[in-house]
Amino acid sequence: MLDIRALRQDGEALREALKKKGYDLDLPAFNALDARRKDADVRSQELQAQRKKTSKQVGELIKSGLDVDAAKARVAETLQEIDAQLDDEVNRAKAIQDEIRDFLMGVPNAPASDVPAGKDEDDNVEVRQWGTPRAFDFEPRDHVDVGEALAEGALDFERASKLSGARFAVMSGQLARLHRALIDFMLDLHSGEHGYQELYVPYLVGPEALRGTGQLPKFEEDLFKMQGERELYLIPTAEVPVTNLAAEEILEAETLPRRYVCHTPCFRSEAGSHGRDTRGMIRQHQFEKVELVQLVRPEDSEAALEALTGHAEAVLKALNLPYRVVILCGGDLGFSAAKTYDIEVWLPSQGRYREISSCSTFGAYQARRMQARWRNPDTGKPEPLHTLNGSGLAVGRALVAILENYQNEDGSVTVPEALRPYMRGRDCLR
RNA sequence: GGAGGGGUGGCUGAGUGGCCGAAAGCAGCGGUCUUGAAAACCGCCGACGGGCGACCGUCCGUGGGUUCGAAUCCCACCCCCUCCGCCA
Repeated sequence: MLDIRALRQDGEALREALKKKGYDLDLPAFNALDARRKDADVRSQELQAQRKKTSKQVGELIKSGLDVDAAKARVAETLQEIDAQLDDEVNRAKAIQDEIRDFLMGVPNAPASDVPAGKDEDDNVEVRQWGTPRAFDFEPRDHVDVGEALAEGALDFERASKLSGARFAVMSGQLARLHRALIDFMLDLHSGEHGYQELYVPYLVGPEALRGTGQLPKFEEDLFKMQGERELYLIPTAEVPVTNLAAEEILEAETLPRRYVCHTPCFRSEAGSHGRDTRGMIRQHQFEKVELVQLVRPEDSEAALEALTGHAEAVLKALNLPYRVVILCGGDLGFSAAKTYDIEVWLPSQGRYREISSCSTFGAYQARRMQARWRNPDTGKPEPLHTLNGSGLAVGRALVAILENYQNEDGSVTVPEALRPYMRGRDCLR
């Protein structure tokens, strides 16, 4: 949620900033709404104050010796006059406040000033590259061919679709093991080397949490919703439960920054991406991800984004997978994000880099939505903190990258050295 | 699923109809003392919204109700805890 005060004082600047995101902020509508709210607030508050004062008089009259009925009679007329308007005014004020809240919840975060202009992913700007794509002396196969050719039918989409339809995978044997090794390796790296605390969290969350991080109310169609009396959704990312840990809390300054690492499955309906990446496990309804989340003081969030992105990159470096980092242009930025770096890993079968991590700062936007605050020692007041997160990394796509980049001409796949301790020393899948 | 107990400020916890936005303690902030710190003592200290301000309003799990007046009484719902049953 944008800061309503900023919207009042400098709405034009925010409108300008949001243009970069391709969003047209209806400032006149907001201003009109806000003016109506102020009017309704003032009226209802006056009436409430009057009523309160009048009620108090009854108690005082009784105390001064009047009997109860006489005291009540004394104020009855005044109360009637007030009551004639009070309910209507209060309800009107509430309704307008709800309207403002709904309006604000639908407005995306403003991009940071250094976000490049642009319409879609073609306008993203490369920041750096790491590693050199391997030169193959044979024609590299894609991960589906590599995986399916391994012993034990290690990668199996057909039987997955028998169970659950398209966009699911079954893995078995050493490939399932490698998949799990990746998770363990990433968790160990971030908790051991980068100062993140490991978390285990629910995979089902209520709508409040999803509103907090920004998936709701606008993107319900991207989510899987449970059937049943309780309103629960499968999480699309660990960002949702982990960031919302701070919801409605006031954190003491010395407990910041908080760095959390959390492995969860992620569930996405992929509504609207029919036909995209239909082959293989690039785009699945269910995938594992190791997520990094940081809660920081506002003045630290810029540096934290650079650090967090570096932590995600460290995984690829350790696995010796070539990648590049791009900064998303305004048009490609997510709803809640102020600034995002995507990390893209090299996929030989596609001859290009594909997203494997997305590292974002949300500024105070999510914190305001979920009322996650910290106590600023300078002011003594609770203020919204800043939230960040990034994949470190998407496990399924990391597995894809390994299968493709580490494949050998004979169909085997070399196990990256960093993962061998997690594979009981095994150095090759066949 | 059955029985019982409970949700109050950053935290702990008192409060069963007006004097309660709410005791007390902890934490925090300011001060005295001290070379400095600790301890001790004194003072301040809930959140949110509105107003330049004096102030005003809302908030005691949520939503209704009773009442001139509700943290306090009634109803429904949500959540937590204990015991029993069932179960991974």
